[in-house]
Amino acid sequence: MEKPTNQFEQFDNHNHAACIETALGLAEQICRNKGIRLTPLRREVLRLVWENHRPVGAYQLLEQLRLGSQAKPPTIYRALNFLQQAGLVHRLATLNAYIGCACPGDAQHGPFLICNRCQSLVELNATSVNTAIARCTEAVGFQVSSLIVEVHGLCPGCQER
Amino acid sequence: MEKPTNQFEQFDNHNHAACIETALGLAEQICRNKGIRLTPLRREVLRLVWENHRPVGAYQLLEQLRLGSQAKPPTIYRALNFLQQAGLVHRLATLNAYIGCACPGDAQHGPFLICNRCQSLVELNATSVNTAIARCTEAVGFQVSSLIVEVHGLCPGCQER
DNA sequence: CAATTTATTGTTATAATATAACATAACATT
DNA sequence: AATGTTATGTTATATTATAACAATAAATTG
Repeated sequence: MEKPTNQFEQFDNHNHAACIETALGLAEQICRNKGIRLTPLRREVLRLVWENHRPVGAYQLLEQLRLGSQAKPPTIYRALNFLQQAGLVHRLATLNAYIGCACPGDAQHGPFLICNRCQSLVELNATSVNTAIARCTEAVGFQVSSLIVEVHGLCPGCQER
Repeated sequence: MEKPTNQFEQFDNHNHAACIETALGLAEQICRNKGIRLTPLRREVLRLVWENHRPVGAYQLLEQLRLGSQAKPPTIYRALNFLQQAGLVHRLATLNAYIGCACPGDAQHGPFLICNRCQSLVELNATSVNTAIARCTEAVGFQVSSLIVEVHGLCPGCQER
């Protein structure tokens, strides 16, 4: 089997079912370690986030969840907030949308590359960017508590067309 | 007169009235050069943005504007969109708020450092960060169209308390 | 200059995103 | 079972933003 040349291709031809299961399994583990509860509802929301596998809005998730329930907005927002705090999903400020975290547990979370055409997203793990930012902020004496880097543009596949 | 040790101090003891006038004058110039119209309404919105001199929401601006008119939301959003496209204000995705651009005309717009305590904001002009991001995106073949970097934390003044 | 087109602003209504506040239920520990 | 805690359900509403169309002002052309 050939190696994918980049993350975007990886995204296109991955085994989706397995990828969801992996993410959920890892989430169980992480929650167990942290002593926090991945309840059925939270787990289901996380599953939906991964099933979409691209940035997805809270109300979209709500509809998907609703197929089997009568959940209302606070339900989904609470679940998403929990998952965010647990480091299992990210909120994308430029999209008002959510995405499963590609590397939960990691200290650093790299730039998000968001394709404006196909809505695919890749989470890079680029220490260099965070380092560059750290240098600037230190220079002016600013104490960082959180950091978001969102890059919009065209993924390799969408540039061709 | 002593040199300020960093941008945040600069922010604290600047001549506010003069700073607003400078920004407006520069805006006039830029619009003239670009052949776009800085109408009285747009100019007034820009003036309010600078008067606040920290990230300010669209509805806050609307209220401030309303003191002399009956403006409704589209009015303010249209003005803000125009000012954004003209490169005169930035929208902060993490705050749903707007701030006057510190260096209109520049090609690059650096990281925004947002103090969670006093809501002050500094726009750095850090080529290094943009360079680091460019390197990462090139590596995966992603074509950048826009870029946002928002850093939250504590400014030097607020760390002391 | 009047006529016409284009750009801007006004107005009404509503969409999209998110949270406050309180009620109920589940769970965990005694 | 009694108690405290965490999680979920429910109602209402806040906040942010835009669509669609009407009226006005400014620029352009004949």
